[in-house]
Amino acid sequence: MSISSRFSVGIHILALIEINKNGTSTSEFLAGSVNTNPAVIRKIIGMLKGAGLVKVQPGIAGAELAKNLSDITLFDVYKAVNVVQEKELFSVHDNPNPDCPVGRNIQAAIVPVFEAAQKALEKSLGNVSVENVVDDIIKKENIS
Amino acid sequence: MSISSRFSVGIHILALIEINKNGTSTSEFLAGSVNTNPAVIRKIIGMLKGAGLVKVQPGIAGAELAKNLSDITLFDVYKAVNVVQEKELFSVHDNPNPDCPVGRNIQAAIVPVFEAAQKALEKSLGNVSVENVVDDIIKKENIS
DNA sequence: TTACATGTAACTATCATAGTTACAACTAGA
DNA sequence: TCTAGTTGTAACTATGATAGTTACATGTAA
Repeated sequence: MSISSRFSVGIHILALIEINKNGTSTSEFLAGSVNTNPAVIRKIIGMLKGAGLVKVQPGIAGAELAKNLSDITLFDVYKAVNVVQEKELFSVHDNPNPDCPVGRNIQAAIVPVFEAAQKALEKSLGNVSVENVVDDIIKKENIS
Repeated sequence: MSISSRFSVGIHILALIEINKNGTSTSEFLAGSVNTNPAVIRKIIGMLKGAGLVKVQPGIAGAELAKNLSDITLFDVYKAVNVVQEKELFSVHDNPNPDCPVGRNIQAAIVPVFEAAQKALEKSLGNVSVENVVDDIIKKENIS
C-alpha cells in the first residue's frame, strides 16, 4: 500500500508555479518537469483549483497560485488531491461476527486508535508549508 | 487509498486468542469471528508468527500468544502484517526532469517530510498495546 | 478565423487486496 | 498403522485504485 503520488505531484506543481512565476506554467510545461502526461497534470490542477490553491481558466494558458505559499501546508495539498479519505486511512474488516464478543466490539475498540494515528500523520503534514519546500529546493540548488 | 485490513484482522486475531485462551483458536474458529476464509486467517497468522507474536505448529490445532499482550503494540502488529513498507507510506513520482530546478530537487526536499509524517503515525500506533484493545473490548462488553 | 490551452471522458495496463479452492505436510488418537 | 483434522501454501479469480494515453469539446486571444 502506498499513498498516491498525486500528492507529491501536487506539491511539485505548486512549487514550480512559484519558481516559474515570471513565466507561464501551462500543463505541458509542468508535465515536462514532473515527467508525465499533460492530462494528468490538468486533472491534479483541477483538484488544486477546487481547493482554492491555484487559479486556472479554460482557454487561458498557465496556472497561478491563489494563495501565498506560506499559507499552503502540505496537509492542504494532501486534502486537495484526495489521496486519503477522512478517517479512512486504515480500513477495518467489515461484518465481523456479532455473536462473538471480539467480533461485536472490535470496530468500536480500534477505530478511535486508527483515527488518532491518522490525525498524528496529518498534523505532521500541517507543520510544513509549500514555501518551506520551495526554500529547501532553492537552498539545495545554490549549494550544488 | 487505504491501509489493508490485514492490520485490523491481525489485531482481531490476537485479541480473540487471548479472550479464548481456555479454548482452542483454530483458523476456522478465528475465521468465524472475523467473518472470512480460514486460509486468509492462516496467511495472516503466518505473518504474526514470523514476527514472533504467536505460536502455531503444522498439524496441531490452535494458535497461542508468544508474548504477553501488554508487550505487543499495534505498531508491532502493523509491522508484522506488512501493510506499509518502511519509509514508503507515501509514494513519490519518479523520474522528475533533472533539467528543471524543481525536478532535480523535489524528491530530496519532500522525502524527509514524508518520513517524519509516517514516523508520527507509527509512533501513535506504538502507544497502544493489544492489551489496551482487549481491555476496551471487555469494558464495552460489560457495559452493554 | 486560427492557434493554442484547458477540462473531461473513455479507455488501457498494472498492481494490491481479499477471497476461494485445492492439496501436501503434519499431528494425535483410535 | 490408519484416520480425521489441522496447518501451510500455491494457484486462481474478482474487484478496485492508480497512472497513463488519446481524443475532443469548450473557451480565449490575437
